Amino acid sequence: MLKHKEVRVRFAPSPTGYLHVGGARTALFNWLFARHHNGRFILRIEDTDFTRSSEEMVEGILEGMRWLGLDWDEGPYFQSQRIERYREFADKLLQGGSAYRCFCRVENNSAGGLGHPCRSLTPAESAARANSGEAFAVRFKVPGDKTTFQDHVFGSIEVDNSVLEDFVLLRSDGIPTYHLGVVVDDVDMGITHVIRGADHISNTPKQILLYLAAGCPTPEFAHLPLILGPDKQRLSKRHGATSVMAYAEAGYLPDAFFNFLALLGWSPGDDREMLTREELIRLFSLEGVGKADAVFGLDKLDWFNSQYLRNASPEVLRRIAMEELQAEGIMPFSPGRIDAALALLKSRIRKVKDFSTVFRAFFADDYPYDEAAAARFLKEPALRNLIPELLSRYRQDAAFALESTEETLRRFAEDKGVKAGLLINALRVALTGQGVAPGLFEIMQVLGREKTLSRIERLAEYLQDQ
RNA sequence: GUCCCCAUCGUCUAGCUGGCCCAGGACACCGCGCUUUCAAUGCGGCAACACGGGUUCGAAUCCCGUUGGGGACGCCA
Repeated sequence: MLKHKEVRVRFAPSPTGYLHVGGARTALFNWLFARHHNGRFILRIEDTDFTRSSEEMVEGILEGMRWLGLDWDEGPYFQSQRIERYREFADKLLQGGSAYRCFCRVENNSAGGLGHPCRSLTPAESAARANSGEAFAVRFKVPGDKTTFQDHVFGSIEVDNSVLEDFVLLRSDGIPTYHLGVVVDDVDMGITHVIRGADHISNTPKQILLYLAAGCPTPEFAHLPLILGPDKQRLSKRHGATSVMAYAEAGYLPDAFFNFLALLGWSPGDDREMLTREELIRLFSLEGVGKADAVFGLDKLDWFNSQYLRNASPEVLRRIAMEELQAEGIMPFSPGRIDAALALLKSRIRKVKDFSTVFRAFFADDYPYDEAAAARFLKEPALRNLIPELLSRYRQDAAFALESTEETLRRFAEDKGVKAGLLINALRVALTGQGVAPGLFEIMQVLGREKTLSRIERLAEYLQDQ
């Protein structure tokens, strides 16, 4: 129905906290919708609650959006800079008779509803009291009827206006409330589709009433089901990381997080899950949004992350790994060797954070033997004599090629009548400190002859001390 | 308390214009294969239409109720 008109959507967070998962999902869906329709994605900061808003939070929100790659076409606009405009709007409503002054004290504003005492003040009395300097708030005069609207996700929603009560538009300090702010801004900014969390469903009738009273066309509405924690309760700090930047720090890739988030509450309609941004943009539609709240589960996010990590280009992977290693104070002794190590470790990594633990032995000599690994693979008494012998055989292998290192070990095992696995597992602990690692002989290649030999030597010494 | 909304495997979901569904995919989990540990990978398995009434030849799909869950009721957003 709005084919000829440019689609304009907005993400309007209030800077009273960091960008959390729910907010990020809302921003993401708005972004996808805008990109899909070649429309505009506008960022607006709803900072009319001066006591709880902060510049730091604004920066945090922008940081989160940049991390996710959600670029905006306009803004950020700040409501705090448009106060005059809201007053003007409220004043117009006041003049037109669809709002009235309320002189109640903030503390006892109990009487809401159609029966609010100030509603029956005569225009003359109201104006006189205002002129005498008495403080007042502006309340909207909710008409007695029903308000119905079509939601793109939830369908038809109807409420009896009597449950709405005469809500405040302008506080007695002249600052607009949320309802006034959003409507005025959405009108002024030409917003065509309001896509936001389902927690705003019950606010929508109030806002529609405002559009009507002001004679402005209403935008389309689409409410997104909420994201819940594993306990099905609203996602909160109790559930651990709730800020998207916490996920960035925990080692998730923005693309993986993006893909995962897009599928929370939306589905392309078929079985596809691994989707690029381009595909997501092409496929996205409000029809694919579900109504039921979704639980934010880490298992699948981890899986997505491992997929993206595995599919990342060598350049990207190297950059990510280098950053992580440096952050952990591990300096690769041979940067060129990192690609070889990455090739071996790729499939074993789920989060960027894993790089430092799994990579450590590849680039640092100061690693301990994992206790469990030692208990499992180094307890065989025969190893004490076997390892030094094996070491001397390896010393004779000058080429130290992938095939020869394996052949040397297997032949030695055969000569001694022991299983190759016994030696392989022991050497794995020696070379990596871990009981879990890539194939032993591949590791030897990455480490090189010198490192390998000295580490086997270290194992021999360790076994002597046992 | 009042109002609004939601309800398919443990989780994300497909299905939603009724028969192709004794319900499909993915994650997780459990087996088996491979094997030098762990991954990866291949194969297989476990597992859901909340409940009760209708409507219909036939319902996960439509209607009503119950239960459960969520949201909103601020001079917060």
